[in-house]
Amino acid sequence: MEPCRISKTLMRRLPLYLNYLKSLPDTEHSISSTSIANALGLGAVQVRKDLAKVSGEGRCRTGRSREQLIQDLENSLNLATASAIIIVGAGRLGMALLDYRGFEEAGLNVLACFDSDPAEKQSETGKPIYSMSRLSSFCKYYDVRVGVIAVPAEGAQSACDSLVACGIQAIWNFAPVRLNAPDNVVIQNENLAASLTALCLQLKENHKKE
Amino acid sequence: MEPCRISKTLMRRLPLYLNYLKSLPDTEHSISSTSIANALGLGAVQVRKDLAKVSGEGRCRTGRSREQLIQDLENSLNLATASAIIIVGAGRLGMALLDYRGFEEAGLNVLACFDSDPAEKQSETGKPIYSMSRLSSFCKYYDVRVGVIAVPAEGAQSACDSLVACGIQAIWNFAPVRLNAPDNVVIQNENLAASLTALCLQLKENHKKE
DNA sequence: TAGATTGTTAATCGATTAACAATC
DNA sequence: TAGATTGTTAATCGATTAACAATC
Repeated sequence: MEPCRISKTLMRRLPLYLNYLKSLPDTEHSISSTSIANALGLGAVQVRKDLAKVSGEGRCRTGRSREQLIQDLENSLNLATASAIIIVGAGRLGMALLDYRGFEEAGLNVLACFDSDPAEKQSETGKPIYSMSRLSSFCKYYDVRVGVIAVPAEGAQSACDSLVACGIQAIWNFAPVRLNAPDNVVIQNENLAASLTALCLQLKENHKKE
Repeated sequence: MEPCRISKTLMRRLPLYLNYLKSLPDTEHSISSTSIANALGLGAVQVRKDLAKVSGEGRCRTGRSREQLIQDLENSLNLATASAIIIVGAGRLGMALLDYRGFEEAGLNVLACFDSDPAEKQSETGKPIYSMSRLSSFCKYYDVRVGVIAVPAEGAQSACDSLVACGIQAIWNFAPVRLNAPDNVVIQNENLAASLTALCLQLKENHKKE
């Protein structure tokens, strides 16, 4: 197996391609990079390069087979989506993520939520909300590899430590702090306030231009 | 006023700097780029360059004044955070964003939520939830410039159209679809499912390496 | 002074885009 | 054939990192 390095930016685009292709009517059998690019607002060359990385060759005049493409994309993402995922923190954000339907649709396996005070919380989709004390045994039983941190900043490092101790290898961190974790743990920070601030700033810069 | 272009990536880092500096005890008066870099897990040179863009000169042996830096950062972000912000979609995600405390802390002004069916929804922080029919007058009255789309994919384009019609100039889109909007409207897509899938994929690639 | 820090200039890296030849 | 599409090679762009001289 060659290195075939999939860049981080490409990792973020692959789900978009899959999602778009799946959304097309079943009557569409072949599809060109150009049309995908237009639909997703990307460059046609970029799409061609991306798809070439994860799929076989396309045909010159007719483009690619939509079915084949979906299969290849799912194959690339398959092992990714197979991982069991849990959430720490049953506040509004944690609960919203627990019940977010988009994850299921993308084939992501969000199993449960954990909180230091799980009392009286209810999941709309019927997923369980457990006390933190059950985290370790749950993770071992379901072989959970991916954890989401949706607790306030103060509790984030402690949540991270617990996750790492349970063998979690990837963390999606919504708390606005930098987490300390071993190098082999992948951490992706999602700072909502920073994202929104950046958007407002872009708007401001936009105005200057005009 | 020179161009002084603030890059998109820098826009995302500025709030992190501000957040970190504010979190330090008031007894810390001067601070070096190196220590900021370590705390945030960035390169020291990058921090120096970033801060030089938004602040005056630092002093050679002692570093920068924390107070001055905070002021300069707030100044850079000020007009950004001044914009009034509203949310469309009062589902779990929309409500979580409406009540998210991190926005207030960052000085972001999230005013209200709008939904086609606002009945029986309750904000924890007491923010109002209105019917979509009131969107236009509200936006005009409060001079709202920034909107967040937290509705399912099916309703996203229609929500976008409404926002654009109300004069919104920047949209943070949580729906997994590409929005059509005039060129002068800034759109930032936040595809939660794609982000989580990408994280799982990174984990998988990580494993291959070892 | 020596050392920590600064800002700047040049080098590197990674990703995107442009140009083009190949093919059904 | 002509035209739409492909994949690849080279050019460009943007951002990060390295190297270094300057200063308190």
